[in-house]
Amino acid sequence: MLVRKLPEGVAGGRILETEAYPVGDAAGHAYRGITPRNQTLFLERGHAYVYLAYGTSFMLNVSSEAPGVGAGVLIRALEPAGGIGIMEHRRATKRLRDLARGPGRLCAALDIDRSLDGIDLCRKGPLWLASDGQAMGEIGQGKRIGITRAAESPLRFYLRGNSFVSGPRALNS
DNA sequence: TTGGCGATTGGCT
DNA sequence: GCCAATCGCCAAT
Repeated sequence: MLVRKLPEGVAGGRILETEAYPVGDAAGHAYRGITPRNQTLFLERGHAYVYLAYGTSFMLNVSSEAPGVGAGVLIRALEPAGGIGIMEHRRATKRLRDLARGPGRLCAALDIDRSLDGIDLCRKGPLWLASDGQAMGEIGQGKRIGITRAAESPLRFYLRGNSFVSGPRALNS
């Protein structure tokens, strides 16, 4: 689960889809070394790396290696579980399926931006990771979406058949 | 200092 | 399905 504390209350959902950007991955932002923009990707595993893509959408990653080693996991979709009214308001839609389906949409729904860059996601705070204790079901694996370099690597993971997973329907079976 | 280009989205055809 | 919006990053000048 990804959980967000906002002035209006708590909102969040189950993480259904991720992409890995491991060490040495040409598509990863850490590939060319540490810079002011990507430095939080080099924090101890479990910290947030947030950046703005295409000038329009924020993306949330979880750092995934030891301190000084740059790598992370992109959170691509949530199944809304709580604070749905809050997310509807921030996304300006009432379509449950569209609230947090996609990396930019889930950041908009939970008001995630660069102010959260670098926070520890393993501690309760403005944004953190939790578990609802439920089993996840069958995990599918395939190519990552929307990249050009290292595009063939099967580093996208998703809950099979779930309608809140992003991308074409053919990619969630 | 500048130009090209993204780990996307939403609106329109 | 196509495409513009929008801006920070970074490589090259």
